[in-house]
Amino acid sequence: MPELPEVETIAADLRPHLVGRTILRCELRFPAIVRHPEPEQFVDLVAGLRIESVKRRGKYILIGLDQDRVLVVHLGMTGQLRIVDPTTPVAGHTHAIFDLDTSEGGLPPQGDAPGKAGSRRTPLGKQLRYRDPRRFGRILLGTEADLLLARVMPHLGPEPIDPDFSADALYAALRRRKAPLKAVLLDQKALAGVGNIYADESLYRARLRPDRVAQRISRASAARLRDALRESLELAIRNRGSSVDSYRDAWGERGGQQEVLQVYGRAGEPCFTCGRPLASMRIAGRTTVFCRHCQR
DNA sequence: TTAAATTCCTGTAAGC
DNA sequence: TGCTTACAGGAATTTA
Repeated sequence: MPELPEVETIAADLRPHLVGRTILRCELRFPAIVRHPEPEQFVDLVAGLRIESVKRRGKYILIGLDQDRVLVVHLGMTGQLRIVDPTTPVAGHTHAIFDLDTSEGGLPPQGDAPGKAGSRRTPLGKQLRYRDPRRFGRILLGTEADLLLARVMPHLGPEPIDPDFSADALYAALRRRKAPLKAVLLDQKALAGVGNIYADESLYRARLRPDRVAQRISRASAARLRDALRESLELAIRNRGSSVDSYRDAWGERGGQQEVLQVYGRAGEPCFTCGRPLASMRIAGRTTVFCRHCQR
């Protein structure tokens, strides 16, 4: 499932192939995947806009367009964004297809001139396709302010890999909450980008029990957790993310981080530190794996 | 106000 | 072998 490292990988892969191109048209095969504005309006508005940037914020991919608009994509559980040749057969569960102009060509592959129906110029540009079997993902379009105002995008917390994200900031965030430590890590308004995999991995690395009440964490523990979050996430980015489920990068390739995960998905298997079997419990509705001996 | 439970959705795997 | 059932979970929404 795409979390911060997976989304970062996809955004970095897409960036050089999207920036400078213009979205010629959009086909929605499953219109409900667009949550803002109405799907009909969405396809009208997005056509003709030029891509100026590709960024990540939390688990969101922000595709900056001209006229201050942002095309926002959240991959949910099983969302995939890929750049493909238009002749590639459309995979099942493909919900949106964006036709992009070819940056070399000059002339767009499909003109607006009437009376020229069916005349497809070559070379064709590429297509950006959104596929999402479980349909937990979403696509939005608007200015950032509009999207926050419309409450289709939350006010996200700080980025855990931001150099300015301090131990004190994390400590202050934890002090405000009586929920279990892990529940706070998963809360995107407290901290942006952490999901089930990296919450478990970071807590293991920081040697902290996931069910500890966040409020009762010491400043020293918070500092350890801040470092653990940063290390877990940056290692995963270097490994191009975890393909534990259906995650694939912009080229359809698997990441490598699943090979080195310490606890996620390893309930009952031996702890790499002490050798005792890893425990499992449910916190905030999520399966949580940890070591009773190494995490206190 | 905060926290927990519920809901959405389908592919996968376990169980009979 | 083939069917049914449970499970996976991000985040909006609802309930407590």
